[in-house]
Amino acid sequence: MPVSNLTEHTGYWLRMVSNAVSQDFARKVAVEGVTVAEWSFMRALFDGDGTAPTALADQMGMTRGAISKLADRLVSKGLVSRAEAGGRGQILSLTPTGRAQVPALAAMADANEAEYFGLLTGEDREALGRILQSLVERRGLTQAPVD
Amino acid sequence: MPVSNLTEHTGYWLRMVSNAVSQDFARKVAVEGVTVAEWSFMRALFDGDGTAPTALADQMGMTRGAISKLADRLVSKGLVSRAEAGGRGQILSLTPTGRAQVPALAAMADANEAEYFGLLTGEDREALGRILQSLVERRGLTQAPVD
DNA sequence: CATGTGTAGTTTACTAGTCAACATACAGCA
DNA sequence: TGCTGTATGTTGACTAGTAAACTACACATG
Repeated sequence: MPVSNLTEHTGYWLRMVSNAVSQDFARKVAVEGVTVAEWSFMRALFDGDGTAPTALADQMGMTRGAISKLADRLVSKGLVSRAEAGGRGQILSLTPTGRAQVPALAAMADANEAEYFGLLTGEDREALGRILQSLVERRGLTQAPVD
Repeated sequence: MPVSNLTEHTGYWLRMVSNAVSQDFARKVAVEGVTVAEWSFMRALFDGDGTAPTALADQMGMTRGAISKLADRLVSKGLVSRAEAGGRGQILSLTPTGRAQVPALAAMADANEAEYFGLLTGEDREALGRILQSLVERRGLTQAPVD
């Protein structure tokens, strides 16, 4: 049975670039004292303030357990608040402090994006986006990436 | 300060696809009782049998500590063997059993590749590979992806 | 010869997830 | 009215990595 060379796989290059982009970004946000998962969580609340933990878990592709702990951390940092919502339900929102931190983090995301994809010609960047989005659509992917 | 939309970032789509590809692959190899890191480790030894742990760590972009533990696991599964190489040095190799398992795992990698990138036209697949490799080159990336 | 230094692999403490068991609170319904 | 089912969030045991301290050895040098 023949063993194919890893570097013949598009997936190999995809992962290589993806990991580099993401590790660089993690290093950047760490300066602000935030992890990528925390940023992702905050970014989701920035648009959809007042979201239930379970909904967030679906959106972020994490377990409810993970969200529960992530929320604990963010609450204890004073960036997120929990409010009761009848029964066991709860509603998560950004605190003013948390909300105020989002733009700086978003700027870091923009910078990271530019650092990598700014190297491409407009044409290549457009093609890359188009091809990736077509894969997302055809495979029916729904989980927003976290890490 | 404006907060850009995440989905405007190429990195968002890149990560989304990359995560899906990799999680699918992890599920596949789990059937063979192997993790992706273990597969990666075995695949590296398949070509470069008799590699030192530190060299492997560099190649895989993991710490020496991680390699040490990964090797422990693989040795206890009987897939990898350690040999002394003067001083504290050691040499890692696949056992016959380990080597014999590689083709089946490689076939899974091929299948996963096909499941995603086989959806693209030849032209798009070629473009995707070319663009990703140009990013790897321009950013000087060297770490083979693991997870 | 003795000793200091560099390098290799291991270990320990920690982090951030998963999974599965759990407790709780409501909703529908006999 | 009270019972049962279902969904929600939390917890504990576990996994797989990192970072950094530690250990063991080889070798150069005074």
